[in-house]
Amino acid sequence: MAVTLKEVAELAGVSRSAVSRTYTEGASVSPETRAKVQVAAARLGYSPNVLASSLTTGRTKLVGLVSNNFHNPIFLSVFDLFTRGLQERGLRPLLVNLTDETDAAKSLRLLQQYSVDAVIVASSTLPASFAQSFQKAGVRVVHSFGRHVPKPDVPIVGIDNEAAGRLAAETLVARGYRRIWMLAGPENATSTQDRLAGFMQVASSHADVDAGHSFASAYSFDAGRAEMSRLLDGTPAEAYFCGDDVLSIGALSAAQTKGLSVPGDLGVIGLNDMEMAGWANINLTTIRNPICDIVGTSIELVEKMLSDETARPEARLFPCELVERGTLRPPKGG
Amino acid sequence: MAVTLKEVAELAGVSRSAVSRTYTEGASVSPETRAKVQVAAARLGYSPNVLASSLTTGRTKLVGLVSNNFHNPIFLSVFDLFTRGLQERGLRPLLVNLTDETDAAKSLRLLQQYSVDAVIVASSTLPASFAQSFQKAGVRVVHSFGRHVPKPDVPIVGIDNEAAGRLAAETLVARGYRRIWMLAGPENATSTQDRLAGFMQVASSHADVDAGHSFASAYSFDAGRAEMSRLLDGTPAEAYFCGDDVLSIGALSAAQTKGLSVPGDLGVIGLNDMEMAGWANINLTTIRNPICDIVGTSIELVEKMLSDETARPEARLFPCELVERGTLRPPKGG
DNA sequence: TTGCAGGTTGCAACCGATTGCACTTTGGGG
DNA sequence: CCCCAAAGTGCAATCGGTTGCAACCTGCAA
Repeated sequence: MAVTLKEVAELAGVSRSAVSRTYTEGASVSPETRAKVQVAAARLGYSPNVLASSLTTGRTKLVGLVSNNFHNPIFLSVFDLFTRGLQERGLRPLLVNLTDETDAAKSLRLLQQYSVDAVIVASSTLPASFAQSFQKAGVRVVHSFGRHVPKPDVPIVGIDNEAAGRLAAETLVARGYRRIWMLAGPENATSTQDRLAGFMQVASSHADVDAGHSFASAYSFDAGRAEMSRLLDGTPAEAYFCGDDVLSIGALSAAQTKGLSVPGDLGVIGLNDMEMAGWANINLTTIRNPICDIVGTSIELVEKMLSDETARPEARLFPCELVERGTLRPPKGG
Repeated sequence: MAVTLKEVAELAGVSRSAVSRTYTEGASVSPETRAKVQVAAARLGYSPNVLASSLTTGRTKLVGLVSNNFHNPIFLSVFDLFTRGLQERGLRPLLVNLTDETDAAKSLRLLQQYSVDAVIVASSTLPASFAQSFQKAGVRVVHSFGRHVPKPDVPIVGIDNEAAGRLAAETLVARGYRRIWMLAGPENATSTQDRLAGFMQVASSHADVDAGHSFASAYSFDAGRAEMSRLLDGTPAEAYFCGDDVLSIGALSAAQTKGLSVPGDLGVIGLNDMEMAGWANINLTTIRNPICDIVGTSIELVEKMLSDETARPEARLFPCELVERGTLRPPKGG
């Protein structure tokens, strides 16, 4: 069905090599030959088959994009940025949906069958071992939104989740909240563990601060709402740091249902600053996750691995910052 | 780097054909040979290269997934369902992000380079000509969420947008609203045009109903909020049908900012029933778009085209139903 | 014993491209 | 005018598989 090299060569009256060379950068073709080929190709509507060429070049320009988080609105931006960024560089995202599939070996085999040039694991909940198993199999991989470690086996790009947890606690303390609580994400997610550790570290450094925590079953609205409802039935804290924005919105909803006003009766701070957090009827005070930088850098690292086989894995971290909106009372002095 | 057929053949002491046949359904291999091959393959960690085999079989099991709507939360479900549905059937989604790229020819070339088995165009805003240009180039295509026409050139699966518009108008009228308005999506989107036509058709069939409409610049929160703000500055209608849920939420936000209560001061009805519409602090009355059916059927149609080359393009429509929540006053009798 | 059908196997060509190598052409310098 | 380097070109092998074909084996009926 599709037009092949051979047909173009015949129409142009040149060898197949000539046609091939017309389309490969830096190959030796005279301007006349090239012109003849281009005319013929245009007439026939030819474009080279990347997959066939991958056999000899070893490059498919396919990048596996693996994620397990298709229900978190933050992933709208993540996918948008990844797909656009990759296609701007001539790379094609091959999507792998990991929902309820935690076995790396299976995804690995899958992606190997398509000989992807590299894999991007986009998840803040998967353990480091997941991306590592790709690495071990000789597949180039970068872990976006992964856990920060000083000398990683696999390139990591993301935020320092502990620092984010500290920032949350510091912010709450600075606003004068003394009984604070972290409504954390799922217990086994690395991001949860690190954010919690940072939060608790700061909290425990203040003698007059009383801190606690609990886990939601997922990074989801329903889980946030359920856990917050439960908490509000006991003795509520003055302010809550929620594991991410979508949990925060669930928590806000629970508070609203109980007739509590935010930030009047209690404070809420989220993490991510997804688009919805800024919507006027949500207006969530949160900590910004620099998605755009993370995605851009992830793609840069992929390109680097593709051009330089000897590149050592590195961790690239981006700072988080507070985004002031309407769910926390203003600073004491202010 | 990867293990090849040849190596497995050598280790197993059989020919390359034997290995190949072990992995192709219905090929003639004796149980003993097969066993030898499988042992060798397991030892080496071999799995066949889909791309190489595609050269002779003409099947890549790659499906282009083309969309232009990465910012609408409804696409979280859409992507989740598509990716899972496809991979359950052994197909791989190759994502194409169309944002600010309306030229079909470019995407077409791109997908041809990867010899995708089929393309799914998932968009309610693209004109029919977009998917048609794939069809014309000999690429199997289905248009999900596309405009309904009785005898389509390209397989279409979606909802009857006119019927949805009618349902919205009928619902508003039944609730006793007499001055009604459609806050529609972008004017050039086919879904906008059809929903509007249905809405107006019903409205104009009621002598005592006064209906009007205006367009938002996009299916987005900001566009909805901006347009609703503008409308509320004039003489507001009693109830609004918004082109989709995300517009509705923008509209609700504008109403809230103006100090208007919903459904006390005005009614709002959306379309899609995306996950967020059910969140307790949004609680939007809306018309359900049966995403799950649409995606499932789209994939079915793709499979059908792959197995039966002679299949005629058909339109598969799903009915929409009202989802009663809290942004419309109850029916008069009730 | 022979003949033959049916199942198994390997050879070799092929899918659509790339690329090392050898050959031809060209042009410039001596 | 001759020689040689550089540029352009085509042949043929190759990438990792698949598959038509022919050869082979087995077992069973005649």
